[in-house]
Amino acid sequence: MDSSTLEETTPALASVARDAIPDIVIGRLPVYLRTLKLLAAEGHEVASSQELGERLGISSAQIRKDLSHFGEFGKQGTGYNVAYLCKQLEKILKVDCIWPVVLVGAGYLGHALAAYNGFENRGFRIVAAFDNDPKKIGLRLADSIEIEPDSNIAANVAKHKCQIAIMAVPAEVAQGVADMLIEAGIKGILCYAPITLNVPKDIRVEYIDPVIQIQHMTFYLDKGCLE
Amino acid sequence: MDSSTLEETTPALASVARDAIPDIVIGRLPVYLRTLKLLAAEGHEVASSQELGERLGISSAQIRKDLSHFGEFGKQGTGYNVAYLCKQLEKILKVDCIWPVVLVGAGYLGHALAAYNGFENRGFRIVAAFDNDPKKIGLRLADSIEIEPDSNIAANVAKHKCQIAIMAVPAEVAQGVADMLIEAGIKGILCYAPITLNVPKDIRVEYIDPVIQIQHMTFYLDKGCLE
DNA sequence: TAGATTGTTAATCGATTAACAATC
DNA sequence: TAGATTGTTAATCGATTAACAATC
Repeated sequence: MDSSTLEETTPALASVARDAIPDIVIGRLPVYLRTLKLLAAEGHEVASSQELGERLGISSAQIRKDLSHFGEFGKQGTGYNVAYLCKQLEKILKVDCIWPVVLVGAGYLGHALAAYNGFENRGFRIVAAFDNDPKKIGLRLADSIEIEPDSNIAANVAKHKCQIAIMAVPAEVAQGVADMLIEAGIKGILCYAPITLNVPKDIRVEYIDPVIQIQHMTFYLDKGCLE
Repeated sequence: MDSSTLEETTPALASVARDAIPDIVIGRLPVYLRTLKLLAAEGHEVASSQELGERLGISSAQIRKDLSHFGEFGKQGTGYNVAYLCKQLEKILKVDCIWPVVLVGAGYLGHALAAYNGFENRGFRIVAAFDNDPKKIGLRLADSIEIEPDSNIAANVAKHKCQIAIMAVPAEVAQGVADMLIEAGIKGILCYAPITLNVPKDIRVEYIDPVIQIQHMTFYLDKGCLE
């Protein structure tokens, strides 16, 4: 096959392999969704990209551009129907349903997560909790979820068909726990341990380390310390 | 003054107004620091940009470029002295000391934060805690920090010369609390409430909302829901 | 209709990467 | 010295923004 033949066939192929949507765009969608739900709760029926942008501190052009990757959701002269756009974003993010999530680590943080009532109405439910401390086994988190031993992880992940795990464990054991979770079939991990996990590239990991974020701020502050 | 005169004087002025360092670079420094400390704890005395990059899943070129904004910290053929680079990054981020931090919200999450022992060795100490629930006033978080009423915020922030606050309060009251904190002199806020705060532009805000991060993952997962 | 706002294009802006001379 | 790795340059890549025709 010579190059001129290739050039003739390539456009058709290209139109099949749609442009990948930038990950940074995906990362903003949940923020849009959260804000739109708030607007809906406040009684707004429509919102323009400008209004939304002002709430979020980003440009209206960026919002329109981001949304344009997925379709045409607005109406010229009017803006976006808030309820409709919410629905669409939930579909895009696949949170128009409830995902089962397992929690590993039943310390103070695990407790706080189990007691948090903000998961369910945004697409998630903690269905099982694990800890490696024998003294905690059998106790319940937030009066509901029973704490099971780490050795039960694989069976539970399979039983609930869980793809998502939250890790609220100390840094020292985090890599080992991640390995177990991945072995058990988990595809996405929200990691509260202050380390970078080593995982296969098909596993998605998000990190929460409050110190990282505070240290990002101190760079800009005037130095003011205790000792 | 004609334009040729201007062109002659401008270069000198430009050399004074140093290029601002991109915020995205600043955001990576705490991650470098965290990893270097871990490497130090593991006994490594030197690390190359390549080793560091592999740990973090980023390119060695990016690490070298990021660091080059602040000086020359490495040695050709060897890499970076881990302890030395830690010290330098701590200085750059101004965490070579302990910042006093106030905590607002003494629920499960506030409790977890107060009990967390990972702040102190990374530059922060919670020195006061507040809640608006009269029943909690006077109780202690993690057997140490006494819970005070929100009305004490201003006096405490002033007393401890606090510039940083952590907000672990419900979304409904978050904006009001933020306003109080800023009024009291707080310059940086770590916000756990699931809303975007409206603040003056000289105030730095970082957000932690686990749902936002899990929703970022579900986009890439195969849909698998409970109901 | 007149005013407002979308979706999209092209230009601008900024960040990442590859490559390599310098040098430990 | 030979090998390794830095700091930096220039090229590439990608993201944001300004602007506007289309149209509600």
